Amino acid sequence: MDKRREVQSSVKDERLVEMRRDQMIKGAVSLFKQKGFHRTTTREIARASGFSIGTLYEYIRAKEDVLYLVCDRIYDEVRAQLLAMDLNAGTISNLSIGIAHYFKVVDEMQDEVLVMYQEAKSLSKDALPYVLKKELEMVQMFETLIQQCVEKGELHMDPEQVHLLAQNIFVQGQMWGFRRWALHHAYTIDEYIERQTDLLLRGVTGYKTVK
Amino acid sequence: MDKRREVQSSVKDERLVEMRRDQMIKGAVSLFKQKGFHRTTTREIARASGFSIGTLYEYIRAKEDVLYLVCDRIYDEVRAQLLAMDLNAGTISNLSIGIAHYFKVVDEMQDEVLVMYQEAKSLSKDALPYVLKKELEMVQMFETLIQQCVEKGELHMDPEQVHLLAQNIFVQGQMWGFRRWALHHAYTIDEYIERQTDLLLRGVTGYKTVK
Amino acid sequence: MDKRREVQSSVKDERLVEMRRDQMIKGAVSLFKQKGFHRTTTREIARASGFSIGTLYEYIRAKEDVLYLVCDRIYDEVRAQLLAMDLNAGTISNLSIGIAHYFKVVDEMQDEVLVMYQEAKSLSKDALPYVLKKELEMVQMFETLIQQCVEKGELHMDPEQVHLLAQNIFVQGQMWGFRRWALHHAYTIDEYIERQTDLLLRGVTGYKTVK
Amino acid sequence: MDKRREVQSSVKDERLVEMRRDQMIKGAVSLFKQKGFHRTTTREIARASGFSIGTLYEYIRAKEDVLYLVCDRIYDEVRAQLLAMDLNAGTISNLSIGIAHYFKVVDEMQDEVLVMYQEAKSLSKDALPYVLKKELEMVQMFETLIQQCVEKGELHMDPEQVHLLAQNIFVQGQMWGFRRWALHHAYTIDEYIERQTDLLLRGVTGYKTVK
DNA sequence: CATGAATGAGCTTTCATTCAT
DNA sequence: TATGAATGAAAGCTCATTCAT
Repeated sequence: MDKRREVQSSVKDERLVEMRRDQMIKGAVSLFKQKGFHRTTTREIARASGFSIGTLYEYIRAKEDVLYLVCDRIYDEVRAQLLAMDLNAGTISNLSIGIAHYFKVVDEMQDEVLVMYQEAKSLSKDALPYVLKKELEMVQMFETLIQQCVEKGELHMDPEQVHLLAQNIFVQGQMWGFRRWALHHAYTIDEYIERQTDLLLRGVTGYKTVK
Repeated sequence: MDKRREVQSSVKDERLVEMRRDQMIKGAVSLFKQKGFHRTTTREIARASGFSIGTLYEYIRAKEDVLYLVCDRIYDEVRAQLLAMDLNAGTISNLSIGIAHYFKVVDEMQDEVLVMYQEAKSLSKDALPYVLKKELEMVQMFETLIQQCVEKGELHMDPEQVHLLAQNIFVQGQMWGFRRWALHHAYTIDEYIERQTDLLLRGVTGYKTVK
Repeated sequence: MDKRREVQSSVKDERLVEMRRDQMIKGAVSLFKQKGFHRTTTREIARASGFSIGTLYEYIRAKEDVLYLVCDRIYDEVRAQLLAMDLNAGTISNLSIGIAHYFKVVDEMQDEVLVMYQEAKSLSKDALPYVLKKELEMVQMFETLIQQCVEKGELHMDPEQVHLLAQNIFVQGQMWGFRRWALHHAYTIDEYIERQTDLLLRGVTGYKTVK
Repeated sequence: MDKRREVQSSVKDERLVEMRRDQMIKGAVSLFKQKGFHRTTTREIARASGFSIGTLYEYIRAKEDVLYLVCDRIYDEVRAQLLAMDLNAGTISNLSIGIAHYFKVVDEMQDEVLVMYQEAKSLSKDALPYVLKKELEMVQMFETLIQQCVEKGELHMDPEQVHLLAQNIFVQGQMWGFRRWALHHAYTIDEYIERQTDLLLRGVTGYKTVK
């Protein structure tokens, strides 16, 4: 189920590996955010992680592994936050709570989401599918949420529209991160949530545009 | 109006500069598409452009200039295509024609749009604003289109929603390029246009969901 | 007599040192055979020896010590095998038995001989003489064997020729190892022995060319 | 016929390539002689060649190419010197002149021969055959020389012995290089030639051991 | 004694950029 | 204007060696 691409480490102690990778991901995110993956050197990653270049390479095999670990971790965290919602009622109200929650998560993890969003494409053909699979899972959460509304008769949509709507929601969340320059000066995150929900659910019976 | 960041060239003959840069952009786009900006070398760009590395540097000052020229050009082309629409009527019908047209353009220039979309962030702090400004102009075209519908009473939205809707349309167009892996196997471009327009204009009086 | 260059070890228990070094030499020979001294890492040597890198360094001071131990050991083994012959009669027949025996030994220890032959030059200026001294001793065995034939009147040679002949025999033994690619497809070891003995002893009174 | 493994160069000018490679080979030989291939760095090779590390890599693709070029060149030079002899008469006298000539060549190119002899094994599986093929050609020159004596009735040997004798001669030439430590203090090159020829041709009718 | 995580000097290689021709 | 040989800073990565546990 949780088929994860293993990143080889020559260190045996699992706890240590976990700890070092935490440091590494933390350091790397802050660097990738500033200068992108390609302009960040392995030495910088090592320094930002608090250990030497030699030690860095005890925990990864190649620079790209850092990127994979970063992307993998970010998805896991975002997903964990979403799963914590546990919304099943299948009401419009629950759907909009779900959207709001997701947008909040994206807002809180802005840097991470931005990094992942912009750098994931630099992953090798080998690692990319693992990350895309996780993304798909998240989109599917929204799909389920919407589908339940359809089943309860609160929304009228065919499956294709449900699928596309889920993707739109997902992308609009990321958008808050990758189009900061165009959005953040115009809206607070709460305003953004309100407006987008408004546009997404316009014309839905029983949904009231917030005045 | 057309405040363009000049890329310095040591060659004086304007015609020649134009011609060489055309070659350069053409070559670079196809390379960036394959391997991204950072993994493409200046030698490769020169070769793909049909001249030597020395000549390449007669027309640019640094590698980044190529990226800027590429982004700049792509925006210009997309914008030119949009301007060619010349829609002013301010009806819902015209708006959806505008959206369809933009999506078609994005579909036709998929590679270019993807390149620009993914690599623009590698532009220096210096060049980025010029590109973002062009993007803004394009968003504003949609804003105008929507605003006209509002003014004619065909749509009911406050200015903030208009602004956001315009951005959503713009991003959904790019989405067709940057989420190919998730969209192209599910929809043709025409289906995508139909579905997205559907979702964007749901609940708009007088708009009929396509059966 | 057996002036051996001591390789420092921080472990005091002599038995243990002996045992560990046996493991180490065995592991190292098989690695050096495959990839040569320089391309073999200390970690690989440790792993092939059945202990950790830390432990390896309890029994040596530097990587080069491993090479020295390997070379030293191989010479000792070859020499032990030669000494086991115990030929003193001073007849041509005995000489050719000696040659045949040496060639057989070289054949059986092909890998080891090849390793030592190819890698000994990587020994430091410090260690080399000890290995060369052992080599000299082996050459001298042949010298003695030949000299005895001369003394018994079975061979007519001046001392210089005796010395050179001994070296030729020695090198022709190694040749079976280091020129496998040119020899092994043309001769079996027995044929090689026969032919070489033939060439070495041509024209010696009382020596009959086989066949 | 002269199937040579091409070493890729990004420099087009053939004359320049030739010249730079001459410098490179010269510099590399002197370094390899002192410290061996593995202990010599590419920067050292560049410096010894009189150009920068960047320039070095304009003329090779990888460090190993330098080794290949060195080996290839040395064989070519030795072979050229041997071919210059042009001995066809098929007399014992000519054979021994040939041997003497070869030994002299080896003596003059001692460093080069030693380098090639000790480092050739570090060539990749890819390049090795090309070098071995050249070696084989040189052995065959001696084979031909001997064979002609056999055909003229000056020597009595079967083909297998001819083949082996040729190899022995070849190896004994190299031996003068790789066993300096054991030979040079005992003989001058002329003495070495005399003694070895003596041993090689003992018992050959009409051949007089030099007193 | 044994372990293996940590270190960092140093390696090979790349590539944007320059400049003499 | 056009060329491409030359440059060297800087990158990713390795590995012999140490030392706290």
